[in-house]
Amino acid sequence: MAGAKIKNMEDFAAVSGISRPTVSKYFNDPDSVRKSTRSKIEAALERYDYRPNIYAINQNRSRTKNIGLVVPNLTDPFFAAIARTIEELIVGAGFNPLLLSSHGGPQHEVANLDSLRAIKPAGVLLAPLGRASDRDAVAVFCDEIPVVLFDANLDGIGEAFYGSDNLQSIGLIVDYLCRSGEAPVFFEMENPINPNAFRRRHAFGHAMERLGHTPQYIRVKGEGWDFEEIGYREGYTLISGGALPSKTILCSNDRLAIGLLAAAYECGLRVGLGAGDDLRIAGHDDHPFARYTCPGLTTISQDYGAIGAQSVEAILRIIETGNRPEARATALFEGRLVMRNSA
Amino acid sequence: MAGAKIKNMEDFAAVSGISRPTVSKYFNDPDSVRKSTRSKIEAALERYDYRPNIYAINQNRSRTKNIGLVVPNLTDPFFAAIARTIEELIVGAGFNPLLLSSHGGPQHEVANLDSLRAIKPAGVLLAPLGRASDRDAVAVFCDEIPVVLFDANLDGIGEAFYGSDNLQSIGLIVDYLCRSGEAPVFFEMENPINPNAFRRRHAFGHAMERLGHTPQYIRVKGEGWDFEEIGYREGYTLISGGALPSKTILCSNDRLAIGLLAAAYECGLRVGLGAGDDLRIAGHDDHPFARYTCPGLTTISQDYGAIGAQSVEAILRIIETGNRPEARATALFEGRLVMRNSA
DNA sequence: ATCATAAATTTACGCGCGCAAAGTTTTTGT
DNA sequence: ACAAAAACTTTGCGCGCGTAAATTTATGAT
Repeated sequence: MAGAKIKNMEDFAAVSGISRPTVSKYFNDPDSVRKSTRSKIEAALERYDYRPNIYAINQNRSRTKNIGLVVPNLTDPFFAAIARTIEELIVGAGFNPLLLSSHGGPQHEVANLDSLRAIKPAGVLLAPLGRASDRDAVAVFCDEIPVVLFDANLDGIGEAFYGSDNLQSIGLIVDYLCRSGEAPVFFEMENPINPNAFRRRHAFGHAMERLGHTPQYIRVKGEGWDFEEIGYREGYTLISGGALPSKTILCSNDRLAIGLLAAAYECGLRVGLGAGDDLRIAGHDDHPFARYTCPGLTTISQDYGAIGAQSVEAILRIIETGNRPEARATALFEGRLVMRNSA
Repeated sequence: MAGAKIKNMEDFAAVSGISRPTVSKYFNDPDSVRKSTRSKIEAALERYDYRPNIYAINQNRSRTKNIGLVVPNLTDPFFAAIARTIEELIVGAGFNPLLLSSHGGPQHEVANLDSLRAIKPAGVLLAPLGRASDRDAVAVFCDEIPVVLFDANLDGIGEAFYGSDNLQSIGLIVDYLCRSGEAPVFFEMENPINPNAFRRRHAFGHAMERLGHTPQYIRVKGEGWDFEEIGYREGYTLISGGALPSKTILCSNDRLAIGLLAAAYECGLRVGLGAGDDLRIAGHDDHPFARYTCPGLTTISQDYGAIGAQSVEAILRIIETGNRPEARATALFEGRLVMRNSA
């Protein structure tokens, strides 16, 4: 603009008529300077486009303004949606989110933690892989940097955990299914990677027994995170082999259900809650695509608005007070039944 | 470990018995030092866990090792998958990827560019929003930092563009649809945001005329990026109103098709290529969920392996040679027909 | 107008590393 | 064995900013 090139804060301080330390103070907190000087600085800011060098800032500041955000798998729209929600909360709080995906692999997860270490974040929000996680590596990391876990818990690790109340949510949908027809069997993976899967398994057993039924399980083989594929493949085998033990199936998560729905369709089974339908299928999570399956998937919607908000609030409190809580906080949020046409 | 705490490169140089500048050289390129000194450093690296401070590094280095990666919408699994592919290529090349999503909004897009500016990346891979993009803002950014566009083009902006050959791919699927049955109508949004949508529209017209048909279009209303919802809502209205002009529908993209499939299902129409089926629906992109629709969606698979590889290669070449190409490179990659049961 | 207080300024140091220049040692090729 | 080349060491500056201490100036209530 006005000829002079602003290369650093010193230059900028000169053209704004304020001393550099005060300008520095302004950038760290615009409200910490007198109104008259603030307007002087902001006037200069409009004439010259200067921005403090992030690297120089972070080199000298003990705590950066970065908050790491690690999700198990960004390819899963469910996590993409949570990440988006949380990212916005972080930005809104004046921090800088750093989104990383573990791509379903523990080696990626520790690599992410390593990347974060280099960035010296003020705090980290971590949705761990769960059982696949390198527990020790995560624990060491949490020792160095304040971490709040969400979605999946690792007992005793991190300052807090916020997730869904699987006991409540599975109870809710089991109640509904039993009330509206035949009791469900539980469709899940033999060796799930996610701790929520185990909680849901137990919650299912609990809910069924409460209603006087003996819980039945379909445990399918399959590795990794390709849940739709597993649900489809194993579902197809079961259906075409006439091996389905029930006409009502509750899937451990929506992605399995989506695969199972595809298998049912391909086998010519009509899924739905009508009299003429062959099969009822329900899921859990309210996956972004659950509205567009055929038929729409009856499922449980997790309150990840609350989970995200609570997680962000927790990490911000730790960052701002500067001391970690003595007691590890935990809260589980209730799910909501979303009724569509599949069950 | 061995008592002494390593706080910086100087300390580390001391315990490894090598001078600091040489250690610095090692960290910038391990192969640039003699094998004997490298093994000395690596021996020390195992005893003490030292890592150079990223902020100090980047403050002094003229070009950082960061590469920005901006996609229009991470909630879309299609872009999540591309991003993952590209991320890995960047890491493999020894650079540090920085993934940002524009969340479908131009204000987020410019905010992302602003964030990147602060990070002073060596280069940026940008999949712009397209018509919604703030063209001037992007152009200014490309002036400051080398940018390679992918997926969606902005004419004349950036050092290069790599994307799909919509003329070829739409031609391919139109050929297939005409060969195997009734000629398709083109289902699209009235005012698409993505430039690819326009190319596909024209490609459709071109392909149809080549085959001696007059192209017909269904142009539905709808704003934003909620394509499934738009496809569903408008599809439902059309089908239930008996207003479908053809039994064969080619959607401008898979997400519209997914919504349309749900609408068809709900209206009781059987989608498929069999004699008893009511409707054929095809899409474009080979969305990760296209395999699990009911029935599986016949579509075009974009070669985003090639697009990603080419884009990364281009930005790396610019970074490593240090000078931008005089001519703007462009390449379009061919799509592949993926036949499933919907058409 | 006076004075206590809050805010800005000056001065100065340090963060951890990149990088360049000049001198020294080691390796390489004949 | 020797010269040339390559690699290393020492020295020292600079990056852009945070931050602390001491001093000066502005504020606003009495």
